[in-house]
Amino acid sequence: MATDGDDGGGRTSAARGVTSYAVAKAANVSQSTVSLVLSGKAAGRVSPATQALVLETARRFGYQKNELARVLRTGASRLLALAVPNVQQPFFGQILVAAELAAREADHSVILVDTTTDPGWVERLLGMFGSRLIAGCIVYASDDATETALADVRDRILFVEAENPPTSGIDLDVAGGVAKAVAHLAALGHRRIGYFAADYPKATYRRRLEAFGGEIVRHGLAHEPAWRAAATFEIDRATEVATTLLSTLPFTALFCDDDLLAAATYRAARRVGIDIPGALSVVGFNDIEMARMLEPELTTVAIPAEAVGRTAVRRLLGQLDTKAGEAEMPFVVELELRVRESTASRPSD
Amino acid sequence: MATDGDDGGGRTSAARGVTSYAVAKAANVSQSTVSLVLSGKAAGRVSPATQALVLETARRFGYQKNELARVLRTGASRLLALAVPNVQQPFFGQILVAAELAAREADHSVILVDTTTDPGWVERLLGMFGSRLIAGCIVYASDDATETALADVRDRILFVEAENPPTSGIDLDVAGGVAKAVAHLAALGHRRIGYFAADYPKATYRRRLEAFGGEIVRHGLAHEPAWRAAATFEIDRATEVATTLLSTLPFTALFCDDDLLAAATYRAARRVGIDIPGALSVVGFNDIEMARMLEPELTTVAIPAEAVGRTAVRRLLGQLDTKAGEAEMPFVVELELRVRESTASRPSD
DNA sequence: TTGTAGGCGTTATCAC
DNA sequence: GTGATAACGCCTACAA
Repeated sequence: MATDGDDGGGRTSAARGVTSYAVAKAANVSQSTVSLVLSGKAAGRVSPATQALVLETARRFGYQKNELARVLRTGASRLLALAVPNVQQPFFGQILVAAELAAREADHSVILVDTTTDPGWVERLLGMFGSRLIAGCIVYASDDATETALADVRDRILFVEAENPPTSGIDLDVAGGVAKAVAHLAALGHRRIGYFAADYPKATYRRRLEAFGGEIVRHGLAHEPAWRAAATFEIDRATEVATTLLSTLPFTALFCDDDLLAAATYRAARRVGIDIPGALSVVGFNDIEMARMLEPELTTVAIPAEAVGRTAVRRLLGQLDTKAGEAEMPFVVELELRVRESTASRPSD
Repeated sequence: MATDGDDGGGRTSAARGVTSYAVAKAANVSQSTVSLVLSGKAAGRVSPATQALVLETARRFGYQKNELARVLRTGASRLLALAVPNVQQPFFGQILVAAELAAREADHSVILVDTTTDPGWVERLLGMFGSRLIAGCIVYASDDATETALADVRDRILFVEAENPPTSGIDLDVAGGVAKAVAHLAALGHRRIGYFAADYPKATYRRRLEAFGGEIVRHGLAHEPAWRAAATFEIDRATEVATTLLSTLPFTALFCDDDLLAAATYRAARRVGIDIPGALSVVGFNDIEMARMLEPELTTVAIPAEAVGRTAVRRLLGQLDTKAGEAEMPFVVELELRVRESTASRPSD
């Protein structure tokens, strides 16, 4: 239908201050009747005729419930916060999108909180809870300190990849993912494997390294601290670090904590003249879109970001309208190894 | 600590329902005094001693203003919506982060609206405005239809890259960016240039193509419709399209509407055995992080996403507390050409 | 079946 | 200087 040519009779200017009271007056009923009807609680309480009248009048006026007033009265906000380390990382972008979509399906909206760039984010979150502005929050990759700081509101928070294996919430089977990657390399004949770590103090990275160590032993492979380096995701710096790491090349395969690090490894390999996967196999983590744009396409451990984001919202919503106390089992997401072109048989020495 | 048994002395459980009234009672003053003090409007109205007392008591109680009530009363929300086509695209991720940061600095929060995946986003937005839930909104890359649909609230919206050159808001000097790219290619000796278009009906892409056509003429270069193809950003499909486009290679340089398309071009070039930049120079658009991870690093037109996001929020905020009517001049953001390794001199034919 | 009244927690306007 | 008191717009007993 046309835009809306709100000239003639009943105005239709949706925007400003059409209150339920105004609708009531126009329909010649009481405000509470309007409320009843528009909240769908008029079943058998308001006559069909009146209901129709109210509905029609509301429509004509372009009536919009004032969400603020509703929440103030009921305490049931339809806003969710999503606290993630860094939305700029493509991976979290995916999470965000999926979360937003799931939230929307449940008629909620998402407020973004960036935990990396905002030192006071915990305060802000607490404030939002205190105001009843938000109903709940998803916190991604929290550490111990924030978890205790958020203790008061923990039943309205869903933790994903928390520092401690969460009692509820969502956790990733990081160990399983790493195991698949190492098994893949072992099957290709690699015996000496290096490790390019993400230089962030997050539990998930610690777990990856631990799992890696375990798998190395399990498969009877070799790994030494000297075959290890760490860098943040800043591309130039990461490339430098990788260059150093690759300069002597005592290993034939490299496990990277993140696809971005793998990308830096590619750059370094080009500089140093190392062929991937001819002389060096590379495995990444996350499977961001870029993984397939690298040459050769990157073999990587995929976190199903979309599923994580969606599940997180659904479970949070469930947890919110459950009577607190009955902690749900944590949901463990399986990781998948996507084998592409960056891994090949061990070069004959 | 226990759940919260707010009985005896002053508890500190921040989370739940510490009202200004409770603080007032504890401090032995009236609720309005508390409000005055905590709103910073106590200058010369409340004695310093009382002020200190109130402040201290509030702190002890972990008092948090109820944002909902405040907004309901004042009508001044501190929530902003950000409506962008696709947060999953790295470019918009950058915008989002910058916007969130700028908003936070002004003590606001950002709600995300994805205009691509949510067909009803305009309704939702209107609803948020009607509820007074949000104070304003940034709309990225809107089209005519949505602009008229949002007419009622347009003074609370800041448009970025709108369909029509906006009367206020933010616009990009797309033509300037394209001009730089074409000039660069011309200077390298290229005379025949192809075009890989983004297959989305957005004004910005139309403008890029138009500007491209203009520059081709201006420099006396050659371009033909047959040297043009369009694709969405889905990588496999884009690669196919690029492969076809490159199969005959009647041109020596290719302008891409987006870095992602350039990446697809790289993949296609590899398949077909075309060397970049030896046989083909490639120019991208956006300068997302990936641009530097491609080999060779991509020459591309950079949109200063961070500046755009930040400026958008600042101007929106300015516009919001300005008396409507005095339309500000649109802010034009200059684009920059980042010359890297994907462009080289025209191959001798 | 419908209407009245009270309150959610603030801010703002007045009296005192 | 400080404190009642009235909105803001809605929901919900309870009364009619």
